[in-house]
Amino acid sequence: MRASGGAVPEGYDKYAFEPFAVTVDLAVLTVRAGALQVLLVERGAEPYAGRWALPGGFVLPRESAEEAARRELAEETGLSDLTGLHLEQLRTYSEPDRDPRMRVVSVAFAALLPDPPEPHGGGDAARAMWQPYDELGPLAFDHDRILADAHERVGAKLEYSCLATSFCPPEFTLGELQHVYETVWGTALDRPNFRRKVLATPGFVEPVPGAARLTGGRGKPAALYRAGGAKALHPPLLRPTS
Amino acid sequence: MRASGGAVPEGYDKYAFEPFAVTVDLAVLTVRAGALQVLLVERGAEPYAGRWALPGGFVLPRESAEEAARRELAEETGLSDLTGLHLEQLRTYSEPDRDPRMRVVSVAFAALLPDPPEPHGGGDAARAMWQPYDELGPLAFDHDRILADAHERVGAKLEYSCLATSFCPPEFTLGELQHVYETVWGTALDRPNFRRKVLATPGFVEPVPGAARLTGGRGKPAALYRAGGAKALHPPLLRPTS
DNA sequence: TTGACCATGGTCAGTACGACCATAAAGGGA
DNA sequence: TCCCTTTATGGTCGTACTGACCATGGTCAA
Repeated sequence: MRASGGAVPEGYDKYAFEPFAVTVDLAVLTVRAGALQVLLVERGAEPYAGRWALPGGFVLPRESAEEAARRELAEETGLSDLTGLHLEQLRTYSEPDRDPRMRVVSVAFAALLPDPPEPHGGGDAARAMWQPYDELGPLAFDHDRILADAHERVGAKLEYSCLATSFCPPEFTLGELQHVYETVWGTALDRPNFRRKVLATPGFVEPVPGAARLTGGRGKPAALYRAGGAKALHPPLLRPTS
Repeated sequence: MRASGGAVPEGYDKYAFEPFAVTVDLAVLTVRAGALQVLLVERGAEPYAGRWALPGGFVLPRESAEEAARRELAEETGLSDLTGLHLEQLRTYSEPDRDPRMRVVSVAFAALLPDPPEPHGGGDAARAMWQPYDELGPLAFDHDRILADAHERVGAKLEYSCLATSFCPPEFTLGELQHVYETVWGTALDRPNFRRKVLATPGFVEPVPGAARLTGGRGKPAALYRAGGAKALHPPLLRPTS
């Protein structure tokens, strides 16, 4: 039988309208307090009551998975302006027993937020909060795997795309940008070499005219940059091979 | 509400069991007769009757999307030995109106076959056949976009993975391997340079002991190689930037 | 025998990258 | 006030990699 068309052949009718629930799961990442952090919600009901889980929810009949993800993220974080936010579809998890109650097919997304607010914790979630990626206990369902896939995908995309600027506020220093790479990859980078690579890539970043950051920071004030127009990095900025 | 858990909140019950059909769509690619070819089926019923479409079908209640894709591919091609076949999950297409009859959420996969057989064309498909990627008319549903995404993904993965060997028979020459790259990317590559890169990458290919291809081919017989143990290419084999 | 054709080996200059060193500009503490 | 630490920025230098070539070797067909 064909995926999205054709008459339903003999023997398939009883399956075609099997109640598959379709949901979205969100791996919302940010770089805060020098660490990679994840937005998690505490489950209030069985199964996995009291465990932490990725935020998410059902896809409504008249919206796409992307729209559902954006709606759930807005409800969870309380952010109203999610335009321009990077939402990356990871993959779809469809193992029959991933939810013990019923058949749930979940489309997973990764979202990157700069300088995020404290989450509301509303809805049916007992609590919602940011937690450091490296200090997580086991999550509910298969969310450990989803989160690991999100981390791997984001780490890989940093190499050949301008994604890192999505972790930064609209104006940022090269030190902050480097910090994003170091935090996601878990490695230290040479500052002058990083600088040379970034500035040599056309369209990655562009300087803010006549501005320099002064307050607060120790050391020499750094120049401010904005995200450039480029989407891909040529050549890529590869992770250390070690 | 949570994606895969928690009680269904007020107002959501009527949506949770909305009959979302979940299907798989397959972009099956091969390199044949010097061109990139795609496995397509002709639709026999409305909508899009008579148009070509990607093979695929419903996910059954007790199987994952990956298992459904493998099953559909076996049914379509008649191949019994699909172990070791590379099946790459592309993404999920969930726009509400992508199928005019009902709400269908489709998980798309890309599959790579070396030297494939003629397809059966059985099932409910009127016909099934290989067609050159560059000479396709508009496909049914959103399959044009799925196929374009598959092409882009495969092209990108050739750069930093050993995926190209999946297009080749178990033993192949470096000329055949280069032909895969040239066909998928649509560019010509310098033969000595390609050779140098591939042989310098540990684990990409390994020579078949004491064998050389003689028959049939014009010119000097080429050495035979097998796929090596590596999965990723370090450093990557980048497309020409032009 | 000759030439077309393909596989294979090698050269060479430009470039990119990693590992450094050096300088500039700010704040903090003695 | 004078260091000293901290961070940003600029530069060097040798190695490795890449792209553009040229050259040779082996096989088949005309």
